[in-house]
Amino acid sequence: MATDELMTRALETLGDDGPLSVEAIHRLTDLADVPESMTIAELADLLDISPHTLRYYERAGLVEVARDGNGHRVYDAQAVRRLVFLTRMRLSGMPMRDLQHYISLVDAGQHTTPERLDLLIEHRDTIRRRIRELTLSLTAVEYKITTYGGSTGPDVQTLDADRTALPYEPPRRTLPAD
Amino acid sequence: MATDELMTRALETLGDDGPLSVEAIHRLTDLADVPESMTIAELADLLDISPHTLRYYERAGLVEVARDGNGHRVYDAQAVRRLVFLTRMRLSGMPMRDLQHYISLVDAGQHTTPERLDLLIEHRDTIRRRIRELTLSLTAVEYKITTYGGSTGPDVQTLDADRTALPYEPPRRTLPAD
DNA sequence: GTTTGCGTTCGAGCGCGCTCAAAGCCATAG
DNA sequence: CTATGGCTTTGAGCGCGCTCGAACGCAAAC
Repeated sequence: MATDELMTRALETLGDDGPLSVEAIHRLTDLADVPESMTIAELADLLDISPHTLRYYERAGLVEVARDGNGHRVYDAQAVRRLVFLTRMRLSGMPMRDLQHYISLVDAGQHTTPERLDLLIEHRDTIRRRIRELTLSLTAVEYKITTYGGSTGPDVQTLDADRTALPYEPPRRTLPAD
Repeated sequence: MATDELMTRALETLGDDGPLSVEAIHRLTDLADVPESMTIAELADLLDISPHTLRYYERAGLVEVARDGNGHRVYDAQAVRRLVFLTRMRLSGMPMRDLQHYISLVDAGQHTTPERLDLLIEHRDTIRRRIRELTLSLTAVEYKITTYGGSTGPDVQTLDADRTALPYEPPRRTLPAD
């Protein structure tokens, strides 16, 4: 049931741009049907990052990757799952050093789970803050876009009333020539 | 009426952390009661950035600032308003070069407003995309946090049902040791 | 009259996260 | 047989957005 809620929320959030959202939800939930092993190119493709970046992550100590007979990287399912997680976290803005810290905890063993949880919670809060910031910025930009129409065209009538709702505002100087 | 809606949305979004949101809404709307002129320290304080950064923006051509008898910067109301706008855009992730482009349009005169509008709309869409991304990441992190409780303590019972909802998942390998 | 503090300019430096160049190995295709 | 393509390693380079250091100017405080 909670998974349905999860899906519902994700779907609600995405709304528009159909195909991309489907793929995103897949990535969100399909930790299960990960291939046995992958080449660097395949994984880079899956994660939508460059092979360069994958090697960089490995150098940074975020994951250990085995080699085949030719010295080529072979990403097993566990490595893939970890990298899915890592890229997801990167995408949400977690800095490299935090990921390094987190991974060091993972590698330190089961007893570090409380601390890992703390890190996740902290990051969750960071994401929430960022979303709030962005939502506020979005509102500001949308407002600006709306009022901008007034200076270029005649397609503003609902907003004249609004402007009077702002304190001390002379009609057209609210958003000056910028 | 639309302004009320604006406010409502902003307030809804913020919800928690009271004082910060109040200040934020102020910044969102209080373009009006900007001081006649400000020193660099005052403005830095207002914008919550460093004087260094203000000088940097000036060097980057984003704003021209007059000097007083001592060669000290004097930010007039227009400069302040522009910098409020600029920092807001920076905060929402608009890159410097886009701002430089935008400002160049502003300085080019009234006839560039359509193009400016395009930039704003593009940026609005970027913000929306980013919010969607972050919301998705947030969902993933929240999900992970919830399931994590299961591996450290006994406080997971609602989620066992969920796990079966994921395809092919052996009970505890959904989110392996990370 | 010197010290303190805030400002100035110019150029360099930095932290982050990649991104790439060079030189080389191996396998398959033509 | 050689050419092409994909991988390897190492170390360097880069784009971004600041951030800082150095050397100096001016003004009010002690």
